[in-house]
Formats: sequence, structure tokens, C-alpha cells
Amino acid sequence: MSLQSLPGAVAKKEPVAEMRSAKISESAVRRLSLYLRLLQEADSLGQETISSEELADRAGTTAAQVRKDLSLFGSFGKRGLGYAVSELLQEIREILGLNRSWRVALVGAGKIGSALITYRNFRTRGFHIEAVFDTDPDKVGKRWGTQTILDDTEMGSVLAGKRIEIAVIAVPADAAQGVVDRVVASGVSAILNFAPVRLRVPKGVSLRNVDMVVEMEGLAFALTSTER
Amino acid sequence: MSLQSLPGAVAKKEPVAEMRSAKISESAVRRLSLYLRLLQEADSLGQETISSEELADRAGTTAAQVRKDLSLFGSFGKRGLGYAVSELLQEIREILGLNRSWRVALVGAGKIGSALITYRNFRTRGFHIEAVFDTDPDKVGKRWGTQTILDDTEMGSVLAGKRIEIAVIAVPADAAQGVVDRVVASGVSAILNFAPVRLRVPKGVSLRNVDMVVEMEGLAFALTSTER
DNA sequence: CTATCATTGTGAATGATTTCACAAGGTGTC
DNA sequence: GACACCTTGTGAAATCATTCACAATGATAG
Repeated sequence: MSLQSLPGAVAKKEPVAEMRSAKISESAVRRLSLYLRLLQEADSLGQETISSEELADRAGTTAAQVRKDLSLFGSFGKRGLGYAVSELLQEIREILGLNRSWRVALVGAGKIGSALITYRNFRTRGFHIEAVFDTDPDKVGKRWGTQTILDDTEMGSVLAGKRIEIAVIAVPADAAQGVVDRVVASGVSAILNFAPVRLRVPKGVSLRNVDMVVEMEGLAFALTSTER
Repeated sequence: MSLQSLPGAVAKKEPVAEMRSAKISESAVRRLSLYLRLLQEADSLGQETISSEELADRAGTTAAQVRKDLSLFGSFGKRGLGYAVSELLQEIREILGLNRSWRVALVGAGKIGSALITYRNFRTRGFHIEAVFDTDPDKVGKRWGTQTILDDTEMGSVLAGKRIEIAVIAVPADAAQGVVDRVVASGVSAILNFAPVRLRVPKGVSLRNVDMVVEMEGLAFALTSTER
């Protein structure tokens, strides 16, 4: 039986805006993103309701953790029944800011950039790559997916002109900080960094790092420390 | 003035093996990996000593955090002076298990795999990709870097034969769990997963995930929640 | 309509991580 | 050799995150 039709479910939830004052931990946000993916899978299989326990099992966490995470933003479930899949899906999309599209630029047209631009999940989640930059004259002017690679020198004006919000940095480590300074100056306020370097960003700019060497070294540590 | 020559520094440290009993948090290990990179940079510039404060500044953390992280494994510094760069470097390499090479296999010869195999930092850190697998008959047999792409069906025997320790999973989400089950059965006990899916591994197998969509959604959340 | 069952939402308890703060140890100067 | 100065290593305190446990709520069956 469907929960969407029950009047209580929507009326009860707290306004999301009010909840934003509290500080939400990065790990909680990561889990929400994961719940979202799991809910989309459940939804596409036609599942209508899900309990915190089932969601926790699929996410590899505990039912209490799921409920706590969701309670940071409101009350979305029904006691005795669980959560309406499609409704919770929509709530999390709203919480994460995914009910709109985001304007993204890619700086660095190398192998990592190439992997990103062909990654379907990106577009389907609302992240639209609207510009690609590189310094290499052999690459500039070439078509890359739906984009033509632009010269690095045009970066400032294009980012500002297209009002790009998120920059993906996929350049060599020694060039990364310079790129960051320039994209921030052009109004970008969120950065996903693939370069193996610690970047400095001004307050108000969000930064996430993806560092494969750090992950591999974490695995090496785990293997080393369990050895006997 | 160099610290290496002073007798106290080495004699004083606790044996690493003994310290391993305590549980080390994942975030502490991440920071160690970062310190290592920063120390290598300092070392290559000829810097001989570094204080916890300077290392913390470069790593974007606090001096107390640096000292606490290091104290989990021993006493490597000299009061009043700081740490000998090349010595601390070596200690961290030992802690993380990087004084040896690791046998790595790559499963999935797509764009992400391509980015990995050409990534120099990998090899220089001791991670040697010794086999590459794919299911696509058009790819099997092609040369990829120093490796020839092998057919997926050979995976089990090759992994076991080469005693591969770490597998990098770069296949589509719906194929990932099957691959994991097979690599684990072939003796692999650490996995770096790029597929956007939650994998299940038996106890004793280490797993790290790199999930670009999760990172991007984290940025979307940050942008959304700071908006007014 | 009452009893039973399932599952949420949430304070309180526990556990983990980070920060504080300072004694201890070591350098350099006069 | 005494004094002034730095910086580590580390208990204790503070903060942050997770887990527990249960009252509250709603569904369902008879």
C-alpha cells in the first residue's frame, strides 16, 4: 500500500530551510547520497516502502544511523510502516540540492577528465559540464563529447560568462593551486580536486579531494597491519 | 643541523609492530599519507627539519593533531627542534607499508582504468599493476601500457598465479559485486572500488571506495545549504 | 473497539576523535 | 653552568558521532 496518498506524511515534515542552521557532518552527507542511490534502485524495481533497517542493510550501516541522519532534516517516515520510497527519494534530492542542474567546468583534458566527461551518471544527476579547458595547443579546439576544448587563457571570461558553479580540477599537481585561484576569482565556489596536492581555498568555497594514492596507501596500511 | 646523526632519535622510538595492536582510525591513516607526501616535497627541496606546526600548516590541520597522529606509532621528534624530514619520511613509509612493492591488478579497461595505468605516482609509490582484465573481445589482447589486456575468464588463475594482493575495480556498477567475489576467491585481500555501488566483502578484506557522484553531491549540498 | 504488532523519532549513553595545556627534554647563549 | 627559549609527547577535557533503548504512533486483525 502506498503512503503518498496519506495526508500525514507530507504535512508532518519540518521545513528543510529551518533545519539548515545545524552543522551537518560530511559523513552524514555522504550517507544521504548513498541512501539516495539505494532508494532510486528500490524505486526502479517498483518497491513502494522501505524500513530504516532495510535501507541500513543495503547501505552497510545501522537502522539507528539511518533514522538519525534523516531526523537531521525532518520526519519523513510513518511509524509502524517505514518510509515511502519515492517520497523519501524526493526529500533527499531536495536536501542535497539535486532538484536543479549545476553548471560544471572541467579543467584539464587528460585521462581523468576524459573518464568524467563520458560518465553518464554525472549528467543524469544534474551535473552539466558546460566548458572544458586545457593548455595543450594540440588539444585546444578538439571536440570532446558535446564540448570543444577551450584554451586555458579563456578560462576566466568563460567561467564568469557561463556562471559556472563547480569546477573539476584534473591538471598536474604543480598547476592545480594556480587553477584554483583563477576559478575562484571567476566566481566558482565549489571544487572537486583530482590533483594529488593540498589546495588552499578561501572561506566560503567548498573543496573535495579525490586522491587515489591516499586510498591505495590506506589499503597498504591495512594489509601491513593485519599481517603476522 | 641534522638530526639523523644524533643517537637519541632512533634509539628512542617504539617498535612499530608493538603499536599495531591499537585501532588506528581511517582518518589518521589518510593524514599520514598526506604527511608523507608533504615530507617528500620538503625533502626534495633540501629541508632537513620540520616542526609539527609547519607540517600541520601544509596539511591543513593542527600541530596537536600531527603530534597525536605520530604518537600512535612512536616518538620520532626531538623536543625543541622538531622532526628530521628524511627520517620521519622513512618512518611513515614503514608504518604505511610502503617499503616494499605491492602487486596490483586492474579489472576493467575503460576510461578510469586508462587514467590509472598511466598515472606515474602509482608506480613510483610501489604499486605495480601486474595484470589488466576486461570482458570486451575488442579490447582483449591489446597492449595497455606495459600490460596486455587479458580475458576476464583468465582472471581467477592469473590473480592466484601472480599472487595479486590488491585489485582495482573499474567496471560497471552491475558487474562489480561479481568481480569482487571472484577476486576475493583468488586471494586478493584489498580492493579499491570505482564503481558506484556498495560492495560486500568478507571480513579480513579491506575495501575503499572512490565515488565521484557522492563527492559532487556533497558539493551540491554545500552550495545549497549556504545559499540565502 | 481493543489488543497486538511493527517501526519511527529522539533523548540519553556510549564511544571516538580532536583540541587543550603543560611538564619534560633538548638547544643555544653568555 | 645557568638561563632563556623551543617544541615534543601526552594525559585530560572538550567536542563530535554513533548506538541504545523506549515512548509514541500508526496499522491490522478479530
